Amino acid sequence: MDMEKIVSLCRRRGFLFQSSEIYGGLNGFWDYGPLGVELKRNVKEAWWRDMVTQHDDLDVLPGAPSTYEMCGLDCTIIMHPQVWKCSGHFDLFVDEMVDCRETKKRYRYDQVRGRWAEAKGQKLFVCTMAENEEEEIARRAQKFFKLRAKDADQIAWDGPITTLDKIGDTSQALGPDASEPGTLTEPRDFNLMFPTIIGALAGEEGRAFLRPETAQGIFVNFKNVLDSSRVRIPFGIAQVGKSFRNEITPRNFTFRSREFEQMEIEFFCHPKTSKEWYQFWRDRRFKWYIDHGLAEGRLQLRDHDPDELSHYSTGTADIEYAFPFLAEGEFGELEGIAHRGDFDLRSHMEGKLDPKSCPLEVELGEDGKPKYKGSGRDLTYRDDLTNERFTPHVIEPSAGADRATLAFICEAYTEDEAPDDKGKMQTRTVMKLHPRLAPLKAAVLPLVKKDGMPEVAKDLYRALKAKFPVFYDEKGAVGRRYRRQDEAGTPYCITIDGDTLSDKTVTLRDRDSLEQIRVKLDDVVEEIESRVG
RNA sequence: GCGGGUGUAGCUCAAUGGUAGAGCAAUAGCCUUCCAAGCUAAAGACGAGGGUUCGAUUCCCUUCACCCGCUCCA
Repeated sequence: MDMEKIVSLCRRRGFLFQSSEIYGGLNGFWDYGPLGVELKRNVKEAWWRDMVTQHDDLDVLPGAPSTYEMCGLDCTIIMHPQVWKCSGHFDLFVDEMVDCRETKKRYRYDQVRGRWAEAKGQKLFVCTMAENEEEEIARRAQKFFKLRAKDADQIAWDGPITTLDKIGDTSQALGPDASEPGTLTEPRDFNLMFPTIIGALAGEEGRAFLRPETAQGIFVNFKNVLDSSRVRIPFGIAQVGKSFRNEITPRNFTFRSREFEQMEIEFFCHPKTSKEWYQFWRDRRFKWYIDHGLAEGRLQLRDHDPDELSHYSTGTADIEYAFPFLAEGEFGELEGIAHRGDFDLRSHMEGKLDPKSCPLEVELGEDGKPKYKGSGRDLTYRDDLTNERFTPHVIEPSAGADRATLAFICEAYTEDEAPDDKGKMQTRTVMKLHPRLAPLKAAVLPLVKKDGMPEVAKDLYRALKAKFPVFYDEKGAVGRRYRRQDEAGTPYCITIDGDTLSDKTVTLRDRDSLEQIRVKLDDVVEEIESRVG
């Protein structure tokens, strides 16, 4: 399917606009129009109802190890800066990068390693990114100085192998893939987190960040929820909200936006059962997308390879969708389900843990003290039946609301053939959205604007409108009105015709099959209600 | 961030160094009795900034956005 057509329809029908469009737009930011906002609200609402408000605390769900409880949370976008230091985002998101002018490659400034080498009257810092750095640096230096292997000892090495950021000058560096020195740019900050300032006076002490994920707000409120809500482990805390990431290359419509909305759950359980809960969430979340209309053939549940995983995690799986803007066989992430062990709660308790340590230990700074101090609060859990105290393990199903919405849009976009008024087949563009997600549930259309039809139609419109979003349209040919609703994804059209006035029935037209059935006027509300769930 | 391409009305396209034209859509009205193209009317655009010029949508520079490829993707 052609992505341009989908983008064009989104714009034309008011699903999605570029942010600040009249000023030329802003890269990586998108606005939802009148139809888009309803669609996205429905996506979030469906998620919230299915995961939180309609969750049955008393019943064991299929595949679940036991019953569990669910509750919600809505925390601030700006949090204490220490949150991001202990979560690891600060170190990971605030990087200095250097670009190579020659090869157009980009490197983390602190990850490029090299060593000073001097030969034939020239001195330079030979860099590499390779694992076997010592021989690679020697090989590259030898090649650069055009020395034979037997003359390799003409190279005078100065100092140990170190990282590029320690030498502070990129102009004498031979980039890891470059053929001559001086092609690396000066290091530049890549603030993947959006910095902001708290308070009217600018200064380092007021520096804060817009959250890059909603999850940390759940961890830092873990104890509050426990103390205020009588929930017992296992339980989950859900949150929907905006997050911000300064993506290097926003691309592919709303897929990689800098401001986006997440639907996240942190599910807290006993370490002994965490593996089973991980399986449960992974399968349940995959099914959710299928239940809402994504084709199984375009959806995949990809388990991360064991060597991709942190040692404290027993699994991470991505739910991925074959977006039309991706190459054949490629998938884009909709949701990640991660087994995070006790990493997050312990980091906020003890201080940022070193994810590479095993068993996990607090990461220390150069002074031997914790690099980032934790809150010092006790975030362990005491089971008051067994009296056991432990730090819960966490399963994190983290979904992108905008990505899910985009996937539903892409999946729904369909071109098929429908006859025009002369019986000739015409291309029809239709958004086959799941009725639960469709922005409008029905349209009420008087066949013609006379003979009392609009009056009957308006009464029906009002009766339906009390229950859900409905559109009334009496203008122009009815076929044209049908097609308009098809592009909006409205699953049902109800047409009031001459017969309605005598026998009190209307036609109910199905968006996807184009079938029409007669329904009693008095039954329409109930009929639509049952069909849209 | 790099390279290539694109930018005229809501959409598709046209013309021009001298006040930008059409089709479709949308709007108002008429006509219509179930799947977009019946009639009438009015409305609507040169992405932004700067330069050259008497005059720039057109030529030049810069910038912004989108598309493709690379890079990045915690």
